[in-house]
Amino acid sequence: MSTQRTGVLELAVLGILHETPMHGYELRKRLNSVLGAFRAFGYGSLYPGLKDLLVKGLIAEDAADGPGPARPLDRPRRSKIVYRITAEGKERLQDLLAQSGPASWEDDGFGVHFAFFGLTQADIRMRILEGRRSRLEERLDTFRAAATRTRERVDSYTLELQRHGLESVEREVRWLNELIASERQSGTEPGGAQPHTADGETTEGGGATVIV
Amino acid sequence: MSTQRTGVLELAVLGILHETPMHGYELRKRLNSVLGAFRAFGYGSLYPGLKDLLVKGLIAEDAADGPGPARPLDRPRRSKIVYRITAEGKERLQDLLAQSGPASWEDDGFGVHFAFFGLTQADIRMRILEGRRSRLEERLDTFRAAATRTRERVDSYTLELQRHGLESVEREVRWLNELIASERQSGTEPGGAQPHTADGETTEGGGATVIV
DNA sequence: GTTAGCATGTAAGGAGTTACATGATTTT
DNA sequence: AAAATCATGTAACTCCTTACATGCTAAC
Repeated sequence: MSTQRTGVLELAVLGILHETPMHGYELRKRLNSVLGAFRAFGYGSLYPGLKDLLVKGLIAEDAADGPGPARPLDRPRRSKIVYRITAEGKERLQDLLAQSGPASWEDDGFGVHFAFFGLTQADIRMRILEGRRSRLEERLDTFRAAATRTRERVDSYTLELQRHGLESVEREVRWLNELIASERQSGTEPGGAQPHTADGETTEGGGATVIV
Repeated sequence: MSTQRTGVLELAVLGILHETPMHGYELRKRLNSVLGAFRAFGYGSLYPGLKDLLVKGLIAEDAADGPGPARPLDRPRRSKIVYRITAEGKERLQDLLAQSGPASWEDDGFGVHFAFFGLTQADIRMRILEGRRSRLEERLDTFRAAATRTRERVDSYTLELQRHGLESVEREVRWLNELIASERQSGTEPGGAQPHTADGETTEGGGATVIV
């Protein structure tokens, strides 16, 4: 019960730090590059978020001095704090990645979950992809239903917005279809020609098989 | 100074009620149809929002009974509350529509502002379209810059997400380009793609020239 | 006469956002 | 030595979400 709050930031930070430790500033750039067009975070979101994760024990900080020359040991030199994921953090990450509920296919959540599909089990990946697809198809239905109700007069800008929105959603559905097809293939037939998934990544299905 | 908080909901509700009075339930559907793929609101967002607008005096409520048969006058019959925009609300709407700051071209804001372009002055329309375009182009730059930094290893899913994101953004830029071109045309040459907002509603009141 | 959809709300609180503030390091 | 950019934060706040709760009305 209870839809377990997630928060894009938590998953994203844990996912990135799982790859390699990093300091905040770097993390933010990586974050926005990984999430790409879906979302962007500022420092005002990141640092408080990191603090939360620290308090929860999911990440830890190591002091580290920059790439500059060595420094006298007396000055604490607090600049650059490198964060790394803890064992608890890894567990939490696995929990988050094992979820395939609404949070994982709504607009915000989907991007992050997808970005870390490499760490996600194949069956969950499939459920998320299908979940998102039906979410979008729902949206298309509501949308088209509204379009049929012609009594709703709309001005041409609203109409244009709807048209563009519709097209965008349709486009994403096609994308998902390709991804789903490609997932099915690579599930049975290894080395299959996927759209872009390239790289000889092998998906062994079993326990927490993580393809990093 | 000060980036004036806006809130998608306020603008959207005022914009819709400007067309015609409506009750909450209906309003929500219209809202989600107008905003289309960009955003969706639940009742838990709408009703508190309406309450705010009431308190601020931007909208007013009229009791109205449903489409059923006439009722005895004694029972108040509270079901169905029809909201309408007030004079103050119209002013506020004009203020909101006259803004062309970040709020109007960031992801959330842009959709709503665009949806009500029919109520927006031509120069503001142009500034918003151009603002959004350069916002997106900025995003493309950051994006491509990140792609060049090859040291950032990404797994193939992340890569695929970025690729799709990039394509989406490029697609929106093309769309904006078309819109901007079309705006420039219809600015000089009448008879072009004008919003068919119909109804000879003339907006008197504050000097703001409104093309309704 | 009961389900499905219409219609309206509230309480609690989550997940960031904005604006501000400061210092270190590299580049020009 | 100035400017840019790297680097880290905080206080206050906002907008909205989730889950819950209720009653009316039309359709089957």
